[in-house]
Amino acid sequence: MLKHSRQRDSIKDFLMGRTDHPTAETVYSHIRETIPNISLATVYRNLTLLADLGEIRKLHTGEGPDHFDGNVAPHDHFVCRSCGQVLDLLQEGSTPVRSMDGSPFDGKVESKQTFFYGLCPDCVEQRPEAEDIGNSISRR
Amino acid sequence: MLKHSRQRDSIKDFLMGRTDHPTAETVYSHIRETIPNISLATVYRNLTLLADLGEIRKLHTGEGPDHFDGNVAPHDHFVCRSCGQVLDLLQEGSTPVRSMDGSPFDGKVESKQTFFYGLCPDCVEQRPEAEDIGNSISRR
DNA sequence: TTAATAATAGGAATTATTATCGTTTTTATT
DNA sequence: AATAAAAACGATAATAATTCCTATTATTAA
Repeated sequence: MLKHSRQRDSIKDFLMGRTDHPTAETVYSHIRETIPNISLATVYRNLTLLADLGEIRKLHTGEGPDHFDGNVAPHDHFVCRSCGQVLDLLQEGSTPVRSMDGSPFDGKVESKQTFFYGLCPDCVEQRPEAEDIGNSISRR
Repeated sequence: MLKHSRQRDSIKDFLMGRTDHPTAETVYSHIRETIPNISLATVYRNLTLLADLGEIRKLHTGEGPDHFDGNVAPHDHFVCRSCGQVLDLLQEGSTPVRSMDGSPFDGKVESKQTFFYGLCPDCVEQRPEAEDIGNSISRR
């Protein structure tokens, strides 16, 4: 049985109030302003729980730590390899899922995530001829 | 300047010879049969290097460790939450990348990854009424 | 065939996240 | 309101995946 908690409410509210896509660490440092003794483990615990409940989305960007999104409506994301920011994109038109031979995929599809990678509009402007890969944010 | 190495060739050859999507650990244990004293760090180093060169693809599935794909032609992937296997899918029709307001996205898009999650055909057959989420493979 | 430098092996270190566990909160039940 | 059951918590240890470090070896250029 799910019980109420101030910490979880606070985390949920925080995420709903922004359009960027904070990491657990970012959520933690902000919530601490209101609940100074909250634990990082509690932040992770509740972010994962909220994601399992479908109230938020966990984004595995592959670039550093996971990010979290309070907007659960279907949309795609862009990850900037220079500044690391995660931007929302319109979801591209969804076609039926098909195996490599063209036949309909007959597993059970429960969710989908699409990430685009490159340079965000701000960073592309700052270095239009950028050729070098990965020099500002940690790659892994 | 890039120098030749037996280890890197062996890793590349291994990946090109299969259609599944091994993890670094899997690559490591197989290469060890030929080069017994190869280091896991060498495997990671070369997998990352080959991915940066565009010769292979690194897949951030978000479920456990990254996987690697010797097939660099555009296609999507399916990740089974029960058995963990990564399957190839036809890439869904690509439309121009657009921001949330519908305008063309004006960053520089360099790559894209789409993952579908759920139960693969084999696992869906074994438990057709599967309701429970994440009980066999480690979630993170 | 020697000098340079890239790449390696092996292990330590780091990063991100989850598990553990004793304590505190919340909620249902007297 | 008091009590009891069980969720949730905070603090920290543990784990998983990956990267870093350093002395040595292999490759290429001169």
